[in-house]
Amino acid sequence: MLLSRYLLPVMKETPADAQIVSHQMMLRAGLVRQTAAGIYAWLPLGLRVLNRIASVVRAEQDRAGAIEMLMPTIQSADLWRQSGRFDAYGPEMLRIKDRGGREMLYGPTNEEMITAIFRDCVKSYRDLPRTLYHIQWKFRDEVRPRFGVMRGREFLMKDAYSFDMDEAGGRASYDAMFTAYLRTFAALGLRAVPVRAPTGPIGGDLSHEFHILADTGESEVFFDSALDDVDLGDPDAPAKLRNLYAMEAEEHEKIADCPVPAERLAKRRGIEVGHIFFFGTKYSQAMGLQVQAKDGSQVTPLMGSYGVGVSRLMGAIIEASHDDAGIIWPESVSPFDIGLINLRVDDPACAAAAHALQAKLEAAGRTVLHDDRDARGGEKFATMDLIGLPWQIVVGPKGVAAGTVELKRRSSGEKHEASMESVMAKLTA
RNA sequence: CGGGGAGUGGCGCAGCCUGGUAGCGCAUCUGCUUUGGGAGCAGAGGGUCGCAGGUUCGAAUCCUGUCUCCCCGACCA
Repeated sequence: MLLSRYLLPVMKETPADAQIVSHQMMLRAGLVRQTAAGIYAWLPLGLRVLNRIASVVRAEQDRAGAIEMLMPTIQSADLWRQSGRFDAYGPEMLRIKDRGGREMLYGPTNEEMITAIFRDCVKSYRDLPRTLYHIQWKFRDEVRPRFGVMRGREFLMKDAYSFDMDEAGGRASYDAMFTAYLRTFAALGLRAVPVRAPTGPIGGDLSHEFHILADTGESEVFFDSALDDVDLGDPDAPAKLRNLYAMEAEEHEKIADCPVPAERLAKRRGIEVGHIFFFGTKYSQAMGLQVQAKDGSQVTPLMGSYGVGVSRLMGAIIEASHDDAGIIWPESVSPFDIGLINLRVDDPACAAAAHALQAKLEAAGRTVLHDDRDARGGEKFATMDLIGLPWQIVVGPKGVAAGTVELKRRSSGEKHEASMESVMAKLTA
């Protein structure tokens, strides 16, 4: 991709409305544009990141055996009356009427809809267990949107729903998602702490929130510092993590005797990026979902639901990975693999070398943002650092004369001169 | 929803108190000089000052209403 033909409105100055670093950088790096309180347009570069985050989430859902589908954003109020939530949900739900005066809503979540669909499609125990998910826009009319996409009103969310014949099956479905979540956040370059969440009337340990630790997090988390030592590559990691203490401040304070010795109790701020819970027959019962069991009886399936804030993750990733110059994308979500800077667009040798490198890298399957603008070096370096692509290749007249380019690693800042061939080899390995 | 703040060109701001027909920096466009970490000089374009009423010879400025956005707190992927 040639930057001269792209849309990348970077800003040198920080917009006054943005308070936290991820919001500031998303605006400055030309990823998003606010269109109303808590509602954002995704500019080309931001959309690429959003799609890549969704891809990582999708890959781990698929690996865990969940099945992708897509439900609409607009739902009928009737559906929500079946569960009783149309009246219970409160002003957070955006209610609208169609031309016929029918009550509709912009979905804040999809339990009712998936339960109704499953109810109408599935009649036999043979079709269970199943876990279905979709990645779709949601709307919650937050009292106070803030922190950019971290607490927007419109947001992209992956929500999955499991259906099982019995408690043991439900627990297995839950465990599979728990593991999938650990893998997902690790693949995004994040370390997430699973925090036990209140389960309401069901009890047990079947609800967890996943928090990314960051000073700008909205919640306060207490946890056993032994969590830091758990190797996520270890197959027993999920079990180990679930046995270690971790609670949100509000819950922690209710506990008389904390099971963690004071010297091991860590307190950090966290960004909630995922929440999973098992709620049994709450919706299946209300919506009349029943399947016939092997013995001919009618059974009400047990359900769980599993959310990941896809758009929120973009903010969380930036909070966790940036420096003074800008964003540092993990390779798994970076909008492009490589930023290619031509320092002298007017120099035929430089232009030829830069275009050749771009072509070769793209032919090898790497995505490249080639800064071929007629601008000075300093501006190009600053732009590249701001948008945070993992690798930068700098093509300049001195290097080209000597047959070399400069390769820079964004995360460490280290750079060195190397032949074009060796840079190609390194980046396409 | 309570408390506070702000709306002036794409971004950051000044002007408002003490009304006289809009200004600065960045960005943008043109030309020349430059070219390895956000260049210099010269010139140019772009704003019904959130909106609606009112006061006045005259309103960005004063008055009233209204909309929007931001911050702090209580609530949430």
